[in-house]
Amino acid sequence: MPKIVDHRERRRSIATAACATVAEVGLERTTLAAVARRCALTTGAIAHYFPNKDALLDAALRESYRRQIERMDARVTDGASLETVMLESLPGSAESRELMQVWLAFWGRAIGDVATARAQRRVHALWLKRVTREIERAVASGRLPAAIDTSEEAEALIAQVRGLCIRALFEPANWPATRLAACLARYLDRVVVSADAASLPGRRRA
Amino acid sequence: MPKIVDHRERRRSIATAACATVAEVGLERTTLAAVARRCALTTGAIAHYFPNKDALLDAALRESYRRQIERMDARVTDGASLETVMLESLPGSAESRELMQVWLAFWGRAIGDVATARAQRRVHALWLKRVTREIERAVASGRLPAAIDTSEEAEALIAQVRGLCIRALFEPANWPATRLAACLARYLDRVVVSADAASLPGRRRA
Amino acid sequence: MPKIVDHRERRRSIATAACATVAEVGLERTTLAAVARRCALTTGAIAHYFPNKDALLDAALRESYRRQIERMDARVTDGASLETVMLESLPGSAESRELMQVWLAFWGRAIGDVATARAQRRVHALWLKRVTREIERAVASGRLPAAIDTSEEAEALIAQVRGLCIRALFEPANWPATRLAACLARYLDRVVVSADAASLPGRRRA
Amino acid sequence: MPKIVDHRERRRSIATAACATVAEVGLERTTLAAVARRCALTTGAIAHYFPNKDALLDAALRESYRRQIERMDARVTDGASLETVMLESLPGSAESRELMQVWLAFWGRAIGDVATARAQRRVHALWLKRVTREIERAVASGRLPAAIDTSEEAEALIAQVRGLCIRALFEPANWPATRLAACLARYLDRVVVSADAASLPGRRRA
DNA sequence: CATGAATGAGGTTTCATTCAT
DNA sequence: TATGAATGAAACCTCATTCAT
Repeated sequence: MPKIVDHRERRRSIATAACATVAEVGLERTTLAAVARRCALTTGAIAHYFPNKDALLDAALRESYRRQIERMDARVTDGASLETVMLESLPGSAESRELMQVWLAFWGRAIGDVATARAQRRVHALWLKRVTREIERAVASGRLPAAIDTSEEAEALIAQVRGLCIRALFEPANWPATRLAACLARYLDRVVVSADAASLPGRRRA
Repeated sequence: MPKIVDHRERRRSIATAACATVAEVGLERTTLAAVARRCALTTGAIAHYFPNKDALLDAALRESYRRQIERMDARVTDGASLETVMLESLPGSAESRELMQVWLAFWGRAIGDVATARAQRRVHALWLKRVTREIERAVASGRLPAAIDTSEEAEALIAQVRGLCIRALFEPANWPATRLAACLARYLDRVVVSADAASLPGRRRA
Repeated sequence: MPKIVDHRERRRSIATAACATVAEVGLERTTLAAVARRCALTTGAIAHYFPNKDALLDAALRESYRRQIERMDARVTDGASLETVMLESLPGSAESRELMQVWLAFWGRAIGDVATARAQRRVHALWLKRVTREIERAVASGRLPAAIDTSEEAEALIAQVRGLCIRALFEPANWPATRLAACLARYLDRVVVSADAASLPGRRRA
Repeated sequence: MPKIVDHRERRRSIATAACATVAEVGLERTTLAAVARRCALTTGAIAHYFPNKDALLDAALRESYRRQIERMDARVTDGASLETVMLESLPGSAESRELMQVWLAFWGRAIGDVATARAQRRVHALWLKRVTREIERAVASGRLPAAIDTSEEAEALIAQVRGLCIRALFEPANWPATRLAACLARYLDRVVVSADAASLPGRRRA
């Protein structure tokens, strides 16, 4: 019998190592040798699990997305508020910081690499669906007003979070979790308030 | 007898070519030869103007920032609204699309490359100052309420715009200029409305 | 308790798979993995039967030779003419085509690989002996004149057949079995006629 | 001004080095490093002249063909007989030996490599035309009878020569130039005699 | 015996950088 | 200054071989 190896599991562990490497040194310096070193293998061994580097990087992107969703789900199970759930995708902890660095790295890669761009769109579609569902839950719980386009709000919310994410990654000292949370809360508050205002007679902007 | 060349001007034209190349094929595939080809020079010629590739890329990032500011300034001179000014930094035109692709590319590069990260922070500081000034002008003109922290609002606004930018770059078909404008307008409206609400007696969220 | 396996038989089936692989993709692309796949084994299993790749390829060459002789013998048993027998070694059928591709592949390999060159010579010696015998039979049956050096004629005949073989492998559409047969018949006819001419008084070339 | 290099000439010298390497160690062991070493360059330098290894090998095949034609032409200019001209393409000298080894190597490569097979066919077509012309000259000079299909004879002659070539390459000791010449002369004599016989009343084979 | 994971040694290819002209 | 040939250092990839199970 051959050496007992869970192929699926091994693939995932290599992809995880790739994630960590990308987050640490960037895509440009992510070599197969570096990834192999991190999971105590050789480049040849990686070839058993991924036909080439692109396939490995693709798996790494998907893995980072999967872990991100997992983190969000864990919060949801806790019955947490929308803010708390979304905060999971901001670089507050070491893990989410790592995941967001991976996403950031792949955004740049998508320029001029159609395969990555496609993967990017696929992952975003899943992410959008997930965030939309959270917003729907928030509406259901009364946290957000009913008079909103949940899907459009999800896009806008994701945009806001991503933008903050970039800032937090580049200047972590200036963007502690508290500041991120405050910014996010303010954003959501305004969603509420503006919906209230729209439903009342009152002055509108010119 | 040295050939008469405007050193400053030549540097800029090379940096511009680098910008265009990065936007077209991505940082990963941006080679010196590709940049040289684009500005009808040779790699050896580039070596006269930049000590190495990193210096060239650094110049390209600064160049893209400079052009972005220029575009914003042009709108301000027109006496345009805050929305219109900020829209300039969303990929509506071919030029702004190119510039934003360059920024996106460099965000990824900043991971694990401290020099790029530093350059990134420097450029952001300038950008933030610029957007803050625009917000101050909007407050002065009554477009935005006075009761806001202009700098913090600038950060949030930049975050929102960047997030939309990423979406528009990846799925241009789904994000025409009109949708971007609508999203941006909604965002700014909420800034106004929430400030109004805060200044009035009324229900606040729990 | 070792599994019951006919070692000899297994070796042959692996060598046959190697032949087929070489004929299909060429020596250069013939990997152990490809051969293993073709005979539903693994590379490790092959290692039980051949100490290394060279040994396997050597066996493949011998196997292709053995099958070629077998085909010839089958014709001889039928009491076929020399033409018919030799035609068996031209790529008329799928099998002979495969065998000749293998030979062709190994000719190239013999350059700079003394072991293959040696094997090549060994196989040729056997082949020559076999063809010589067929020519002797043709002389005995009156098909060919007695006044020939059978061994030298065998060499020349093999040379002719090989040359045609190469053409037929590269441009099968231009070299159907009929054209090959016609060419071969013409060649043999000339052997007859020239011997006749030599035995008669008549004009010879200067 | 750049280093003065005749690009065309340099390409050819690299292709020549590739030929020599193939002839010496075989295609399998022909590495870019080996070729580079032979022409005192580095693998990187070769990349200036050939986009990849396949292109280099293709050039090598064409170069070997070109030199072969050149050798034949030199004989023709001498007013040599058909035998003498064709002998140039048999491994009599070190140079023709090298050239034929190259051809032999590429025959094997053509299996499973469509590009090489195509190149092979192209080169053969040119070679065939060349040999056909020589046969026509032989007919014109009375050396060969007029009643032959020159093109078909050319194919058959090439086949014969190729077959002898293979033998001479593998067992040079057994196939000195004299034996090759004798074999070729016998072959051509039979062409003459058989045509004579066909034009006379006489016994034909059953 | 058989498996197939893992190794490790090349090989090809790409490119920033240098430098003779 | 400008050229572009050449270098040399990676990087990716392939694969024969080994070996724990």
